[in-house]
Amino acid sequence: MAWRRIPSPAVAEAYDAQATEKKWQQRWADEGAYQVEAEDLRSAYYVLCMYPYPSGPAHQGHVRNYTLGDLTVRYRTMQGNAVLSPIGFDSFGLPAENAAMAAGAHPRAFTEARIAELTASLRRLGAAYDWRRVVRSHDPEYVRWNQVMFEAFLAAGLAYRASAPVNWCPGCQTVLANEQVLADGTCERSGDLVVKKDLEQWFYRITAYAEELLAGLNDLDWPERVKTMQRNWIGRSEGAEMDLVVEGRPDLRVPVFTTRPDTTFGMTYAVLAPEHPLVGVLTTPRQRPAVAALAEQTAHRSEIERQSTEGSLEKRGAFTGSLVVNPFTGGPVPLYVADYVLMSYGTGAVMAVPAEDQRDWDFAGAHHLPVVRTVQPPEGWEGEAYTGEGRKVNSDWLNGLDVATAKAAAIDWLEERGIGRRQVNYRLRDWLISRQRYWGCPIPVIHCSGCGIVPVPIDELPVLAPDDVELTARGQSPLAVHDGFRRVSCPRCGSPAERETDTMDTFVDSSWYFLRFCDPWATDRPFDPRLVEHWMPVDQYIGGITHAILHLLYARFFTRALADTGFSPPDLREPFERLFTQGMIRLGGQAMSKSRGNVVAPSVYFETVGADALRLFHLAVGPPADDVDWTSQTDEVIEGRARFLARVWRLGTTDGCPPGEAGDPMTASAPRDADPTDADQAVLRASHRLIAKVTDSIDRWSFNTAVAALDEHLNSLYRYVQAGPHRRTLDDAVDTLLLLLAPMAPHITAELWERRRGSDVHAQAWPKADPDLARALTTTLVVQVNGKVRDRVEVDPDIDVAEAERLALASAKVHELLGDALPSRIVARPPRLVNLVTP
RNA sequence: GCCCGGGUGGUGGAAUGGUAGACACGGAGGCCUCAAAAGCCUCUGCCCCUCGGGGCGUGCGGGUUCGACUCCCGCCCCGGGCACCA
Repeated sequence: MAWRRIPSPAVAEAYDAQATEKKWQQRWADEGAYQVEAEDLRSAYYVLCMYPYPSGPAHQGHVRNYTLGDLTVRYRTMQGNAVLSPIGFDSFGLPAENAAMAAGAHPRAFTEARIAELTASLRRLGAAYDWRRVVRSHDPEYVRWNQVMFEAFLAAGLAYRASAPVNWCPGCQTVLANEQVLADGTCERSGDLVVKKDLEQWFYRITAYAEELLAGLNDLDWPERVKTMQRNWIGRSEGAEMDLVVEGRPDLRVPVFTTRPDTTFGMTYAVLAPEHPLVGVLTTPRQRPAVAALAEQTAHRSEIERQSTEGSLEKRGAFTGSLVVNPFTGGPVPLYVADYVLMSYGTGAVMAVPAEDQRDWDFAGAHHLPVVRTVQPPEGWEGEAYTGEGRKVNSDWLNGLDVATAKAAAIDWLEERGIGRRQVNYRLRDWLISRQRYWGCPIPVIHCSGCGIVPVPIDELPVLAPDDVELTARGQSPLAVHDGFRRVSCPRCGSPAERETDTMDTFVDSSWYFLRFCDPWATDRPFDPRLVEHWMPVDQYIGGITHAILHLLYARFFTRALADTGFSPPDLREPFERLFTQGMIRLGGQAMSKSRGNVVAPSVYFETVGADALRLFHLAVGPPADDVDWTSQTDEVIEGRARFLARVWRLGTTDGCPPGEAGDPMTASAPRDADPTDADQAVLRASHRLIAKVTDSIDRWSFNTAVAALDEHLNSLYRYVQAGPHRRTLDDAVDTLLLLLAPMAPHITAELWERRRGSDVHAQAWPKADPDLARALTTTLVVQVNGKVRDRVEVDPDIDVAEAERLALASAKVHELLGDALPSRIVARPPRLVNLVTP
């Protein structure tokens, strides 16, 4: 084949990613692309990426997240949906407060500058959003609706104030988040030993929805591991609660919770949490020093220390001097105090059955307490506590039963006598939302000595934190020492009162932003329930696995609470229909993060290869759920994506001629207009197979294989171009390639489509594969002998079993191997394989 | 300790019980060029070979199957989550 020179003006110009991307980003901004209304007649589809915390320009994790989201938005739009694609900023939070302190700026100014940076990066990535809908959690309107919801929850009993143990740093005179307490139990800032202290705090009653939050998981199209994490977090356990009578004090009862009421005959002692209210009453004078020492030691221990299994159990428990009665045997058993029993779970007291609980076994050993087995361990059992199945023994009227039957019988027995009842317990605790911080949404209540807790009247909302505060590293929240903010008169009685100075956990802000996106313009309520009804639930939610528990659980709770308080439609229970959790970007074995300082900024690539190439890299590098290691090879891989785009550009502008001056040697043959040949028909068929493959890959979130299919197709089109292509066939094939590539590389495809067709590629319908054309003309029949591949034959894809067998037996290779012997069995799976089995 | 993931060439990965290694990066050779860059073409799992081909090969050991990266059982290693929850 002789290369032909293609005359000017087909001389190629090199692809200019900078200019092209800038042009289209400007146009999308000017046109308000991807703005959508509820009135849109197309079917509604809601795509949402977890709104970012604005910490500065986008990092690679953002790029990955928003590339996945943008692909979904553009793909769904081409599929014919009216796609809601909003963006916002999780703009309250401690990091801004700390950074503002260090920089001497106000958190608002600091945060808004970071939002501007992040916004610029998102636009530079070419991500499509309805920018009119931007929500920022520090906006006064957002604060206002947060506070309105708080008051509604308060009225509905879903918000309450209670005393709760918190991490208190005596040096800083403030409450610390768990994350701020170091592993050795000291404050990360002052180095002082952090203590547990009871303080009045605000809670949201998430436990009211424990059962529904658990049951609702079953119907969600979420990653199984995320659902498992939520199930474990909710931690439902079924069992019984029963009252233990104190020996010699028939007026006192110690309620205990157990998941194994069947083992009660084996209860040889009982244990109270050191904070248990009955400890004082039940400790005898002689035992008081030991019990007091234990309580003191527990209070000063960090959570981590206390939960460690290190350290001798003798020193972690003490006898109270009192005895309680085992209700099943009627016999007295000693009552202990131990730090491994937590006041916050169950009743803060347990019955101990060392034979069927390893922790009780260990404690019993350390304190020389008896062990009575109530389940017969299997033959040859050499372990200690036995928690498995078996027949009941040493259990009087339960003897011989299996564990499940005995459980039910034991509970019935307790209920008949009125000393116990069936009980379900949850590990889930109510959500402590109070933060002694400045940069957050103020909790809108006033404390009046006469009236108690009085909500700020709705028409006075929002309560906004004053700007004239001094943010210092030490001491209380600046709000608590700001008299202008704190001192108010009671809205009810008018007497001097104090304003609440705690702010809300920022997870409150992120628990309903997706609802506000449906109607960000509402001024008389947080959102119009009809608009929420139209768009919700989110059809596809995309974000990091780091939010698998807290954010997703809180948002699920909030959605239900808002439905039940009349803000949103009553049947809207689940906010996120489908969830995708993307993998992390790692550098040097660690998650890339600004705080660690191991980031490779996207801006470098925006300025060189462009956003399309970087987006393609993130899609092609591997399954989107997997982590990505950023290595010394990564830049070369990204350049490979830019090379791919340059080839697309050349194919789309000059039928594949290389860039350069007129007169350069061409590698392509000039297209023909004559009737299509078989080779042309093959290209048409390949295009339809490509459509089917890419569509299927995208639907399965297998973007890396979708990109691979496009690579493969482009390579084959280059071979086709050199062999002398057919004008119309080539143009159609290139158009198909551009359509399929458009959601992944939106700029270059928009530019090429405009030049070739004069219209907007993103407004085109997603191509459909013609099943007849997508079917291959021939397929490779593999001939195996005893499972080993010995020959390959090109066959019609529709051949039957008999024909497949005939072709296999006709193979010269098979004759060579088998000689005259006949196979004892032939397994034919036309058109893919025939396996000849010899004895 | 418990619960999830995962282990495939030099590298990232592909293969929904049916040709293991698609595609890409890297590497080798060639074309073009005064030269280079760019571009284009060919090869690239390991071992053996008479260059026809043959053997081995998806962490390890078993099993099911005509056939296993894929399913089952038991281990090893790596990553993550939870961790005294009664």
